[in-house]
Amino acid sequence: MGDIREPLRELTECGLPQALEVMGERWSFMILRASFNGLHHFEEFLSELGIARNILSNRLAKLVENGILKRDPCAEDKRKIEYRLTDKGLDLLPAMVALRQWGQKYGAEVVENPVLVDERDRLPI
Amino acid sequence: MGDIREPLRELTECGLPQALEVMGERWSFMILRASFNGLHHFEEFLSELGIARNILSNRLAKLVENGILKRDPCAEDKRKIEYRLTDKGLDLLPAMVALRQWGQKYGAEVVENPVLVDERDRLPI
DNA sequence: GCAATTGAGTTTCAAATAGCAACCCATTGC
DNA sequence: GCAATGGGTTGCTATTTGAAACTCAATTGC
Repeated sequence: MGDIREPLRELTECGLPQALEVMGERWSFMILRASFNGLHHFEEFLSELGIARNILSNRLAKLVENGILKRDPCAEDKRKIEYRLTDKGLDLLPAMVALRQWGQKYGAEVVENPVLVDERDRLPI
Repeated sequence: MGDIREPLRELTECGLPQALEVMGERWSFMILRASFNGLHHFEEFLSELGIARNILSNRLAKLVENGILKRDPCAEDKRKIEYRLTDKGLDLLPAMVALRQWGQKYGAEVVENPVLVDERDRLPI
């Protein structure tokens, strides 16, 4: 092997920034979850998630553009569009499950505890 | 077991929203990765991540508030603060790894390719 | 011992993004 | 034909992000 050591390569070719570019936006994972839960249509996502119309429109477009969902006009009702997970989208299941399990494990800890701290050293008074 | 069926409970007590509340913000996962990579100080995060000062300050405070990092003033140099992962933070490793692997698998596909495909079979025209 | 530097922030202001409400327009149901 | 439905877009406000300058205590250099 060459000179380049692991730590450097690790930082450079880490997949995290790429993953976050797509999935790091505010509603992406919630839309993904809804997709995994069997929702396929705009109005379904809209009422399920409580997201704003224009944002949903934008997020769906980006997910499609990034190959996570595919957008198929319905044959039998030409008003409807079907959004379905691609293989790339389905491959996000492990990440979503991991996040979800973590959230479930620590869910209740909202830790809005109003412990006063000293202005200088940030330690509890 | 009671009447409540899985789908309903699933949506209600899904850990995803809780997880996203903390980790869904723009730089949270990158800061986490840096922490896993052994960075502990404000200026280290700053130069490693290329994040703005005020945002880093804010994100670190939120991660601390949510119990993912802990904030310890250094004993030997009282200017310095050590940010370290808590157990709760360490438990995010699987989620981070999953995201990262996905990103690595599909990383190069920016899919800004203007190749036209047939609507039916998706093959290039 | 004191000026310069470092570490960890805060403030100020501009730009980008999210969110709400209203509007648009091609189907469809009746 | 007319109202309703599905999937958007537009216009405007509110929140977030970001760059750059400022603060201020602790520590170095000399």
